[in-house]
Amino acid sequence: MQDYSIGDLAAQSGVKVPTIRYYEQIGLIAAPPRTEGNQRRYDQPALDRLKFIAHARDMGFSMESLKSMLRLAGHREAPCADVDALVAEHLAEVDARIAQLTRLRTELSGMLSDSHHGTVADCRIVEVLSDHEECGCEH
Amino acid sequence: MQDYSIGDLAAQSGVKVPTIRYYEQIGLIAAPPRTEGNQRRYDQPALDRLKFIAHARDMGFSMESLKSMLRLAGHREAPCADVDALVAEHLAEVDARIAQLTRLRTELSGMLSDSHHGTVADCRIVEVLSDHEECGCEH
DNA sequence: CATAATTCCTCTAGTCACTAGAGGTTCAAG
DNA sequence: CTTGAACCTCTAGTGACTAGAGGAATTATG
Repeated sequence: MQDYSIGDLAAQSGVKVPTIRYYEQIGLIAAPPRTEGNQRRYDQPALDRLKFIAHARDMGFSMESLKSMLRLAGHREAPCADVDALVAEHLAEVDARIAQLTRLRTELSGMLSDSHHGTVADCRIVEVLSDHEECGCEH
Repeated sequence: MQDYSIGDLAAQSGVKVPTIRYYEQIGLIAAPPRTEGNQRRYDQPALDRLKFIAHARDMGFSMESLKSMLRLAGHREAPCADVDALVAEHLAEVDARIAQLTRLRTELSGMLSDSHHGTVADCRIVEVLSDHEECGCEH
């Protein structure tokens, strides 16, 4: 059961050193034991927990959700439905965002195919962006 | 050509009053004319511009991209190729975002379908998120 | 027209999730 | 045992807002 310095932990988890200290400060991870010289020493579970955090963060979970999940993960007898709910909630968010972006994609690619005629003044995107704005800048 | 107070603008655009002032401060929107009593009065193009900003922000565009698009919209005689390039760039961004979210969606829905209605202890979601972590905490 | 309610003004400071830097201490390689 | 990398705490800065104080202007009502 070797232990890790904060730098080792950062290297293993992909979470930067100051961010690890920040997570400790806000109570997302526990304060680890220190050496005689006051340096942090982490064990394997601490690393796993940090990896969990990093992964969930990458997946776009909010800090709020993260905290909920960590709290739940710490209570092995808690009903799985609670975690399900969190994931389902996030899934719904993701679905909504995908739908939104797909609509935008259609709009953008339509603009691209329409905009091959001369200057910006003729482009549909400019119409969309500035509508009937009479350009105030001089050129 | 009626004009709007900042409150009207907020109501019409869905962007909050302090946020509008903030946008002006960082140069995202132009400082509008003022009344005798120093209150901002906006016109229709200003409202359109703000609506666009709100829309693009909702779509997840960065402020950077927003600024590019708005800058472009102000140069009506710029060659259309510039528009193409910018729109294509944003299209690529959108595509990447959709791809990323789709991968995430797969992962999330996989978690949901795999998890059974037991307790957190045997919930696959927690396993997936903690990357095969064997929970080391005590309870 | 007067007054009251509402909206507006500027300014400072707070939020979140970090990131950067100063100034100093400890650890590990040679 | 020395040196240099990594560590420590602390403060302050970032982006994109949001909240509040204290006061002036505008609008609605009597």
